[in-house]
Amino acid sequence: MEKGVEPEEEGGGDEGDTEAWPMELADVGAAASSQGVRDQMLPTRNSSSRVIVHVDLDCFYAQVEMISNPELKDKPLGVQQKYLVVTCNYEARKLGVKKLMNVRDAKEKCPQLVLVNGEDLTRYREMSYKVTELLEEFSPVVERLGFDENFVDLTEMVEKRLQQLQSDELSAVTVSGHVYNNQCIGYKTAKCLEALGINSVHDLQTFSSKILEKELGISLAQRIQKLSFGEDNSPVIPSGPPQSFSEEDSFKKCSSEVEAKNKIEELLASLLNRVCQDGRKPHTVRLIIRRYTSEKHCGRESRQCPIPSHVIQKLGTGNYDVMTPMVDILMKLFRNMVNVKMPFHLTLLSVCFCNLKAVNTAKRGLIDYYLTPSLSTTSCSGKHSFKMKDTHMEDFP
DNA sequence: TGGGGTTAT
DNA sequence: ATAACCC
Repeated sequence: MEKGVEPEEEGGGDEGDTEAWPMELADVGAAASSQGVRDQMLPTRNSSSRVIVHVDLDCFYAQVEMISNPELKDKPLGVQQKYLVVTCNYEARKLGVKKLMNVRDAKEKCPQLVLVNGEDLTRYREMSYKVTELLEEFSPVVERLGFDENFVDLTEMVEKRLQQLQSDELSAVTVSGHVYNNQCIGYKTAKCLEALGINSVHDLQTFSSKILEKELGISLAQRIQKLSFGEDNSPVIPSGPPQSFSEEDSFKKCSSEVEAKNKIEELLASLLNRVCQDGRKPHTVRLIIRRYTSEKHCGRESRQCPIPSHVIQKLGTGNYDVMTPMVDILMKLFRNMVNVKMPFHLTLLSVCFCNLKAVNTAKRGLIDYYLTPSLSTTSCSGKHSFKMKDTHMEDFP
């Protein structure tokens, strides 16, 4: 721990991830938000030196699959979502398979490729939080980025260790830092900078701050310009529990209300189980759609509304009573967005629970507790959990 | 291009 | 509610 700044978690040797300087312009955009570049990359003047570990798991989904089925370990393995290979193991990479490759192309490159379906993220999500929890044992200050990256602020821990060392041992300690080779697609920002004639990190370093602030807004401008000098003082913000839960499904075509309702019920059933296990209660629901269009970059639309309090009460009790009112709410949101009297063509549906609030047990007295039947009689685990087709209201007390 | 997430406006 | 960003 005294030396390296970037331990690989699990996953074996990676491609050299530490290409230092100069950064490509596109990387700056990514870094601006990802905070992939921290203050360790260059000797900076103003940053108190911190020790921040970036744990970036490679081909995470593939590794989860190999753990749950060791027979896959020595085979080229891809994780498939719809017709995409979203990630793959090293065996597959050796044979030419890339992330986000078409299943067709991947099979063509590598006919022996074994594919597992990774559309259900449940196990990946669970493993992801196990990793975060493990890191939180070192320091509670862990920031998640996606399912497979974590930033850990170890400054305090390191300072404590250093204090314990004798002075002769201390002189032997060296600390070195890295720059991360971030992927491209801070897409919009990069396009903006390009339009301003900024094509390299040096261009960005020397560009007028005032003009940049006018073009990009003061916040983004100052951030990326600092980044261009290798300064990133942004704190590691502990992520804590998630702010939202969502489930989505994409498809070629959904063009009837009944179809949509069925999909929504499916998404909802999974979500209710997740909410149940979390323990907190969402106070807002959102429905998101994507309409078929020849090509519009990121055309999603959404409608949201507060969840009525009587529905919130029943949430998380493993009780089917919530299914019907929630579907009703979601279908109202649906009809608010989609004129069902006209032909329509959707390619994605997503349901999101957000505005999560802790259930305040202190505020809720014992009497209240016992007067809410669902609270003391049912739970979300085991046989009461949601199944779609074959359970009816009568099954529950 | 999937199936998620976050923050800012 | 949307848009941008991240993986």
